Amino acid sequence: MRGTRGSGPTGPVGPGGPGGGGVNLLALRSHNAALVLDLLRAAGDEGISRLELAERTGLTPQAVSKITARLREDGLAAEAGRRASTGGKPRTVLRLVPEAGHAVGVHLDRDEVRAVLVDLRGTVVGERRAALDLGAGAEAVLGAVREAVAGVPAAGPGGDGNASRPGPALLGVGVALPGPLDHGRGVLHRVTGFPEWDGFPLREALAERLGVPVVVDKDTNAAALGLAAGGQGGSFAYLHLGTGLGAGLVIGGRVHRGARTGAGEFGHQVIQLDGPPCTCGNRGCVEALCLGAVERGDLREAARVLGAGAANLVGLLDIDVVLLGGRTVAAAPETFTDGVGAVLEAWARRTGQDAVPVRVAAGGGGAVAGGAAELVLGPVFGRGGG
Amino acid sequence: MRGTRGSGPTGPVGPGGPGGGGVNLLALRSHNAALVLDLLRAAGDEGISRLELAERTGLTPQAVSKITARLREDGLAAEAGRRASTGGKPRTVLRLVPEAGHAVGVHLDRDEVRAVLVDLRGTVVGERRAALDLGAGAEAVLGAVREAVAGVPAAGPGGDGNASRPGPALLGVGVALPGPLDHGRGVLHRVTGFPEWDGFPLREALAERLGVPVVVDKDTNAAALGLAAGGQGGSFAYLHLGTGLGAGLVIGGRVHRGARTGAGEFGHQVIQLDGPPCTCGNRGCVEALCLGAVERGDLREAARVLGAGAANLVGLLDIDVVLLGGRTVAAAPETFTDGVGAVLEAWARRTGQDAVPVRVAAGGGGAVAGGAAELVLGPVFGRGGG
DNA sequence: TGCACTTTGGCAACAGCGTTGCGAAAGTGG
DNA sequence: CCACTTTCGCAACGCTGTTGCCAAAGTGCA
Repeated sequence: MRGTRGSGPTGPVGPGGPGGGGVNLLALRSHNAALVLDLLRAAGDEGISRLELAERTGLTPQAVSKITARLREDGLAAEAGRRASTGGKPRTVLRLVPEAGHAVGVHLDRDEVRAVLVDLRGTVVGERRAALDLGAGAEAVLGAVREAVAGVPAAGPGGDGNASRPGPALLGVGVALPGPLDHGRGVLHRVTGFPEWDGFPLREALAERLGVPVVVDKDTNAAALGLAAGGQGGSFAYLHLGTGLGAGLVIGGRVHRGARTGAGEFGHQVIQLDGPPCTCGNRGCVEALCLGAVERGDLREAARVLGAGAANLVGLLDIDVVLLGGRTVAAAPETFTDGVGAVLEAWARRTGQDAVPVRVAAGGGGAVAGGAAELVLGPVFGRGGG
Repeated sequence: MRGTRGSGPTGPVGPGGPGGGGVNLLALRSHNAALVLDLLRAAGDEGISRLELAERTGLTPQAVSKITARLREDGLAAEAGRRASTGGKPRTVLRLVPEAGHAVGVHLDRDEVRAVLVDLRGTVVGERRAALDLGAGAEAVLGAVREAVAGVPAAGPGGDGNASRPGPALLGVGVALPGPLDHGRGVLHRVTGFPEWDGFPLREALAERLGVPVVVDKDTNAAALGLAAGGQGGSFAYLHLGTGLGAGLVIGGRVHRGARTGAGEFGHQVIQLDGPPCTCGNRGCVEALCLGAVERGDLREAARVLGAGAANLVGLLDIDVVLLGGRTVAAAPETFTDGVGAVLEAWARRTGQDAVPVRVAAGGGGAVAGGAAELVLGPVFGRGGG
């Protein structure tokens, strides 16, 4: 690596920073480099040529050449063959070097901890799962996380699954868990059902024990970020229906966390004034109605209720697509996509527009852990703030 | 003005553009210049010093000096006295030159057209109102708009209110009107109650007749943009309760319009499943419930219903403040702020956070027209895209 | 009144950014 | 074998914000 890159002082960079808004040359350089890296990652195994990068970024080919030369010097990019000629010199294909960096994503759930080791491209190269009681106290949980992170098997050359940690630096650890928290400061608010975690500085505690940068976020935000990094472009909402009902919002490729990083409270949206009581103390929340229907075994009604909430969200934010996930959805995916889709189609018919599509989110049970790793990888590819 | 500035080719600049994301030096310069201009405008009569600009932008004082020198050369900024010394050379105060540019904002309502002429700072320097029938056909309406724009009295040196148009260039005309439309292409969808406007290319038609750039947007978005430009920082929602119920969303200082620029459909959010029918064809919309209560004279219930919708929005987006406006709110402001505030406070108590404040939006009846002008002024101050 | 000190802000030199002009490299097609 | 097309790097360039230095313009103390 070159000296000027890496963990150097980034200074007052990017919007939302302390100063806010001012862009200097250092910020410009890292912004464009991150943009190119992001396109390289999106290109995957197929790779992408310099001229194509220039078209997509709006930069001149020569600028792209300089940027990619730096990335190659740093070991983050490499040439990978060439395309067929179209009448002249064939384009050289560039690709990301996934092994140049790694991150660990931890999904801290109520009864399980799941850690994955991913490379720069986001591919899972190692996984470890262990049972956990989130109510067993801070020390026990922190120890379990440390054990999970330290014990993630790294895919060695032989692929035996138990090789040593790969050489390149571990960029950091991303942790996702249920319930509201302060993403900026890394402090938990109230993990639903576990009031003893209220106010616990999880990021600080973990960073100290692990010795690497730590980022924490809500599970739904992590999953949404993982989907965005996995190629889901534009703006979308990820609705997670499991033991609770929450949402992760991605607007213009960035996770929307809101002023106090508490955005995405989808489940306690009221869709039936003075309706049945909810665990939150209010009445008529989507979560109460939807989970109530699930308990009664009426999945069609659950899907209709979920669709009503989704339609409210779509109308308010005008997003591109709605993605569904979580155990309850996984148990009957078509019932939910059809039911939610029907409500959105009815809404679209009334306004005369095309209906917003509804799909089951890719990734399945590992989506949150993979997305948690993306909390660390995101800034590398210019997906830092929200 | 210098040759390099002005209407030169901006190239592939800014996010959301054709190429997307890539930042070259020209884009960097205009970004930083716009940032400084925005701070100058926010400083108002009081002005702001170079060092303060440097602190706020994160740029070095020397960079700010160069930028402000260019702005002064272009006539957009000027020195305006100096502050008290704090032990050394006193800071020179800079301020925006409001007369360096003007814009016209047009509020096209169902029964009235209202045009205002504003200076760079957004101060209204001329106004004209006329009765209008939005259903009288395209030719009649376009003619009325042209007449209103041409006839806005410009505040001359004597302030007689009937002087000629000021010398500096008219930057453009912003038009705000009710109902959904395509902000990007400037095409109307369906102005509520006037189906004959469906698909009408308003921006193109007006730009041709007026000979200046034209921007069109929903009335709620214009009002929200005006509030943001008027100093309301951060993220907020402007809820407009008049003949209908709509919202303008500002997230991080920028108007959020969504993928198809249709965001802000607040009124047809369902808060009572299978409730009373709404004009949109659905059941249980906030608009139907809220306006129904208003018709019955039950303003407290109207405020409670509006509060339920606002709480859903706040939970989903985690905004800083809720601002209320529109004729119905103006008739009983405290009833609505108290009623909505009570619902938000109850919500905050349950989650253990501070309640999001509710206020009546500043500007009153002229907010939309002033905000429409801001559609044109916005890009000058770096508030272009959404 | 004079001097030391603090703070502001411009001038000049500088490193680094993307841009432009040009030519070498590496193919295709006749 | 040659003309042609296309890709891509080198060198020079203009412009950006940055750094080092110094004049300007105040305050405070002797």
